[in-house]
Amino acid sequence: MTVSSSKNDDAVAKRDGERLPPERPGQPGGKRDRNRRARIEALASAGLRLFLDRGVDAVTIDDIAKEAGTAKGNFYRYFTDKSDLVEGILEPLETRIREAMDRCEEALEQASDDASLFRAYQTFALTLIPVTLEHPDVVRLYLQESRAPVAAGARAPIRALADEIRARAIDLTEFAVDHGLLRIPDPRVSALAVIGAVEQLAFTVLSGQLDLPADRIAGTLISLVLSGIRR
Amino acid sequence: MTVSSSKNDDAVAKRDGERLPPERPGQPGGKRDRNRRARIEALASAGLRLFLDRGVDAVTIDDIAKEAGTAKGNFYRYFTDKSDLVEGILEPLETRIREAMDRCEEALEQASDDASLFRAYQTFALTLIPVTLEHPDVVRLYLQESRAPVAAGARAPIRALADEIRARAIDLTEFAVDHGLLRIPDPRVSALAVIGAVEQLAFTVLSGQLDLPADRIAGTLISLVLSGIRR
Amino acid sequence: MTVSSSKNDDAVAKRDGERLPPERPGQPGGKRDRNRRARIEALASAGLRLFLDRGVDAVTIDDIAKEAGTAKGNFYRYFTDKSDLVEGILEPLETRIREAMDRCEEALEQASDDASLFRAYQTFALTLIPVTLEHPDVVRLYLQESRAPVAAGARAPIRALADEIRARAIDLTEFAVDHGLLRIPDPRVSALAVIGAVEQLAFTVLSGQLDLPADRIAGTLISLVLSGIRR
Amino acid sequence: MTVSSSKNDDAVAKRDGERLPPERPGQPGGKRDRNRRARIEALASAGLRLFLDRGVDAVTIDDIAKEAGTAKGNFYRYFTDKSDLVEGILEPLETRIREAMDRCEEALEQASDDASLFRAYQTFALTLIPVTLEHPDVVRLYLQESRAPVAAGARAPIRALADEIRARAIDLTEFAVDHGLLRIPDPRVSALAVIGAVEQLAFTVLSGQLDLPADRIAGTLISLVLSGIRR
DNA sequence: AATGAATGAGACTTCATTCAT
DNA sequence: CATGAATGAAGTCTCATTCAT
Repeated sequence: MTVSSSKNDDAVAKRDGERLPPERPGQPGGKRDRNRRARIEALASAGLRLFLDRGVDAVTIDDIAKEAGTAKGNFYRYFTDKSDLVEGILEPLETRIREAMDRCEEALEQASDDASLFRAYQTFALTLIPVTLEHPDVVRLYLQESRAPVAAGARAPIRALADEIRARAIDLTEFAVDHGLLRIPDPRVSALAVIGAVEQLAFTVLSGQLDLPADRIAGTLISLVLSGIRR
Repeated sequence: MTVSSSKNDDAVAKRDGERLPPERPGQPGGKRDRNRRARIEALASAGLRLFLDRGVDAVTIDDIAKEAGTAKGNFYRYFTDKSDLVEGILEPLETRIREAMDRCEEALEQASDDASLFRAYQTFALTLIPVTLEHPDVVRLYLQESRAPVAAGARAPIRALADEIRARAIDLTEFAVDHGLLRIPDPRVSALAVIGAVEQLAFTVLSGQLDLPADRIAGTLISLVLSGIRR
Repeated sequence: MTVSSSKNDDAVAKRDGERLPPERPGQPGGKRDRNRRARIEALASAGLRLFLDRGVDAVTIDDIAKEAGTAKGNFYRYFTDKSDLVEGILEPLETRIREAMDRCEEALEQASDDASLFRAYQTFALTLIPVTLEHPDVVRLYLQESRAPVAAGARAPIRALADEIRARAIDLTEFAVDHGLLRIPDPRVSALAVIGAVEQLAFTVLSGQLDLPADRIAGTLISLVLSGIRR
Repeated sequence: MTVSSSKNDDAVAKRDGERLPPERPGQPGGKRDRNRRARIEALASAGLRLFLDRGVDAVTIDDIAKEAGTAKGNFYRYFTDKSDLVEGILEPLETRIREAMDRCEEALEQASDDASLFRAYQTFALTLIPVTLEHPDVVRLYLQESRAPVAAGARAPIRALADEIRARAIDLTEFAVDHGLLRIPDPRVSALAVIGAVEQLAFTVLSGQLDLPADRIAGTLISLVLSGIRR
């Protein structure tokens, strides 16, 4: 089980590999290795839980260690910082979103008509859904903290991702307009409106304040994303 | 001068009246009274500035006092808490938004056809603009912190307002649908989408990341709000 | 009473003035001012006592605060650092030693014969005595920590002073040799030997390991300093 | 190779024998034994290097292990303490100095005239030189930390040695005076002055702050030691 | 034997809050 | 009233030491 309660733990495992010197005692997959991963996982998921409950800034390292059932000093073996932990938690989301945007960009570059434009957007919308289903809590954390000030310490990586997404979405939409695929008065406004609508909806649903039947979510999401085209 | 640099300081003054014992030395409007207001104003606007820069949680009482050019002990004379200060800062916004929603509700209740529906929404959209122009920083703070966790200490009042707005907007839209004024598949989704779109746009503009010409803002805002109807 | 149990508290007072913003409430000499000085004094003298007992590095801020009978956080109001405290404690010594060396230098520059050379050195020796009598503990701390590594954190200021004294003493002696006032094989060796002899003796006496009658100390010191000439 | 880069590793080896249970797997001189010695040597020389750089108190066990290229847990296999390591590093010096003082004492006890007194002192001076050449860093560490407070944790063994040397030197000189071999006003003062002069000179040279040609050092040292007699 | 992971005490520093001046 | 000094709890981070692997 990963941070975000999904079956996919590649991302955290990858970080582990990046952060720690590669020569460690014990076989990869051996007991030590498993313990290490379990610790990291425990800290990350404890952090995520607490961040959602109280906000990133209000959670202390002590809280996280306690919630993870480990000693305080252990936190610092695996993460340099609360900020570092936030980045670690965010990573699976970051990777997937970037990939989705990359693919959408490629599709757009080769799009020539309304149909292919439609498909590019639809593909994008359709990748957001599994990401959210796999990492609902990470997505919720993202939505919760994505408007943090730029100089916001531990919340900063989340804001940075949000800025990247905004910028990228605007770029894509401007590209579509520039290439005559889309006819809207201001691509920036449309892009932002769509992002805002999607995020608000997602936030409300993930916070348990709106009980949208699962089978309706996909359709709604797609229609919201595509509304950027229709207008 | 108020927190948000407008000429209207009723809200803060009113709070002051509520919080402090009414029997104070000096005439209301006398020198003491003016000093008191100036102090409060200085603290509130210093707080607002710092909250925007670093996020509510990361700002200390000391920071605020220093930025306001006063002594720390003074803060506690006028506010019980950082949370209390946040409420104070928020109040003008809170009042105006509630009034706008009240008026929109009344208009809806008496609306009978498409035209009156349109007018109700338009009126609402048109009150958001002056509020934002008068208190741009308060609005920015609201947008920045409105997704704080419910149990988020000093940020909580902001989240509470956001919840109220969301709930209210959903109510209004459901009312319109229930009374046959609006024909949309899910009023909750539409309401949230509109709020999300408006907020995202506002946030981006107020953060200085999107340079929308002032004369275009109104139109864009209205068309976004009304898009809830058209769909 | 000052850090070093003397009647002279100029140095600490001066630091106070330097460190803190000059506009403070309360008259200079008023109760606030007196309290402030008393606090600083209490912290400095507690620090000195503990440094002598356990060595600078082994003493914690907590220890100092407790020994001074004040709250831990208070330390940081008056000193930024343990290093800063050490500098504060050292200052009276630093000032006096520098003055003595300055005066010795002037005297040397105008010396033309053996008698005036003798007087210059004697004057120097005779200023070391009152300094040590006024600030015996500061001198002891200096002797204790003066061979700290250059990059030794809180002990560094002491080592810096020691280096300055060594360099200065060598300069003075070389000057005397260059001007034909002194005929010794290597002025650097002589200067260092004298410093070493004086310091060792002082250290042993101040540590209570050698009970030299007070009236013998002056003579011994002078004869040691002058031995640099006779050889 | 020993701690201080000399060819003599008796001391450390001896300690090893004392500290560890004698029944160990592997032949003495076999591979295991050699590994053990190499480990100990690596730890000691890493410790010495770091102690010189930062001061004994500021160096952590972790630092030492890392610098020695081994794991932290290993340190505790070979040393109980940082203090224990310091003693280990100090030992070659301790042994040699004690021997020199023993021999000097014997020579003094049999001395009857000025010439034999002179020879006793000269012999002593002449043993200090090879010790310093063989273990320059250990000597430097001794000089650096020898004035630590008596209750100074890991630095205490160094101070203890310094106290022993001082006491011993005073004893020897008093003996000479008592037996009419030496005519000086206060043997304690003379002994301390000589020690101080020698140490200061040695410290300055070993710290690289004074570039005395090697062939001059011996003469200077002897003349300093003997100056205790001449006066 | 060697490694480095775990532990928790403890050091440094900051901060909300109270209170003497 | 205004000021900023005092307090100590609490947060961040480190480290000696033990111990599973």
